[in-house]
Amino acid sequence: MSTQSVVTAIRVLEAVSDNQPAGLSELSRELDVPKATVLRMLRTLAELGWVAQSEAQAGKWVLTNHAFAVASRGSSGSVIRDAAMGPLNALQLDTTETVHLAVPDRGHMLIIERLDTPHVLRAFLPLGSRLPMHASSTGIAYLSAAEDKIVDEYLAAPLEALTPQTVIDPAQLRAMIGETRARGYSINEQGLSTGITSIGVPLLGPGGVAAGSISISGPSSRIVPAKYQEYGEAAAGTAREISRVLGAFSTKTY
Amino acid sequence: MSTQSVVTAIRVLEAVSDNQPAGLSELSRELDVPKATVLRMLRTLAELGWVAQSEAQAGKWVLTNHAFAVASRGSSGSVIRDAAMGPLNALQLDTTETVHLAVPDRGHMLIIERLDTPHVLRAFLPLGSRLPMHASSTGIAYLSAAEDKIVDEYLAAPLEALTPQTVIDPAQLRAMIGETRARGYSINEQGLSTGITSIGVPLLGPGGVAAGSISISGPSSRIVPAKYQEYGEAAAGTAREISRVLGAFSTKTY
DNA sequence: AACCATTGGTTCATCCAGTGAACCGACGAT
DNA sequence: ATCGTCGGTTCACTGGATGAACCAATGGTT
Repeated sequence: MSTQSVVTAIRVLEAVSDNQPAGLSELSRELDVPKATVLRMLRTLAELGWVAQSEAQAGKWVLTNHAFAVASRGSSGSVIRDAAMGPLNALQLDTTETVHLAVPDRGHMLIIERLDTPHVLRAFLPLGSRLPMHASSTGIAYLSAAEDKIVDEYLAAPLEALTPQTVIDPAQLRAMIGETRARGYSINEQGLSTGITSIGVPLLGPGGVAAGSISISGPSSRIVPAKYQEYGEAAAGTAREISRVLGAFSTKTY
Repeated sequence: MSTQSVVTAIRVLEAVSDNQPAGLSELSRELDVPKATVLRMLRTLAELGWVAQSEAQAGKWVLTNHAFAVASRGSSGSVIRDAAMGPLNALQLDTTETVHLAVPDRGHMLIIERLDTPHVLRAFLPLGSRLPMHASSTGIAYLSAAEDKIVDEYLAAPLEALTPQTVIDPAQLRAMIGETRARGYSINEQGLSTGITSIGVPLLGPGGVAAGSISISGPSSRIVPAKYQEYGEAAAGTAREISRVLGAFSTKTY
């Protein structure tokens, strides 16, 4: 609508992020924007310190960590994180397994924090990982608390399987979401990564709106069915605490 | 120089990031850009999903976590992280203290990864934290391996004290950097946060250029002087391993 | 209760910054 | 020797970006 050069610049930025190290022609083709324009954007973004020419491969462009630094202070990021870190820390100490804090972003769950297990056998996700909602316990947990519209839209899009165990059938996913709602926590057995099981619980923000989720993850050899209930309830208690701080149960409405 | 609307947009974005929830007039004043322009930028960025109106306070603008998602895939971020995680994991298990991975960003150290201690008494930094170089072991470690020009420039700017123990005297900091260079690791006793001591070691990238640093941190009650050498040498070994993977010692030059 | 200084947000004539087709030299594969 | 691709450059044209002046609304002072 307006400021189209800014739109182009951001599109270039996102394309670079997706194609890491990205070539000029490649970007031009993908975005359907003339090379000259793409290059101008890249140069401008480079001046600002958001992208740089790859040192390994000249002519290839990559994001800088300055981009990361600026964006780290994401709003819901820090608000939720501030509320979550204390309770999450306690949960990690209780369970001794890795716990994750995730927020939704365009059909994915974005991992914004992690507290890890002391066990030698560790399975964790890098900060900033984006997980498909249907393939993660955090995603199913989030969907279980989200508005129907969000669930419908998500399930309408084609779903990808990450492992042989990933559930991609919408009907089956709806059933899982229902179970999660009833039980209070979601269970993902190797749907994200083979050998990893995880338990998720949604977080609610002001007005009871789904704001994100937390999870307990570990090797399937350690997170066995006999522990599901214990971990699920522990996580649910932690989530309630965080949601309260976020104002989920506040009566004040303004 | 060119594409100034893009420059303005990014400046607006960074200003929002710094002022979290930021008002229109406030941004306009700070950036010295007319309100109309700032607003147009905000609207455009909002369309793209990078900023949004705060739900709590109408008219205030905040970053979304989409911004975070895009920027998380920072180049040096993942290259360094990939190289570092294995050795860092081993270091954490060896020492049982919290270890951090940090990269430089405009006078700060940016924490891009963390592995936690199993101890109940924990001291950790949120991922994405930005620490002043002079107040962190990672910062001093980085500076000890950086080019003189970088050190000179950093020390020329005014330095802020975060605790009563923070060293802000340039001469003293130079001495610390020298010691770090000689010894192989830096020590920060409560300069960042009261009660926290940490040991840092620089990481070298291709061509031996300082690329970041790692650190071991914990409560000053546990990280006592008697352990400095042990931890320092352990971290130095880990750093050497990571630097090798990054190509610091490669003879190939292209 | 009139006043003033803010706030977020809007309008629109002016003009310069952004656009993109066509171009270049370099490299690799055939 | 030829082709296709790469990253990068040029430049005339024009439509998108600019910013001073303008609202209406809020809240603190007197």
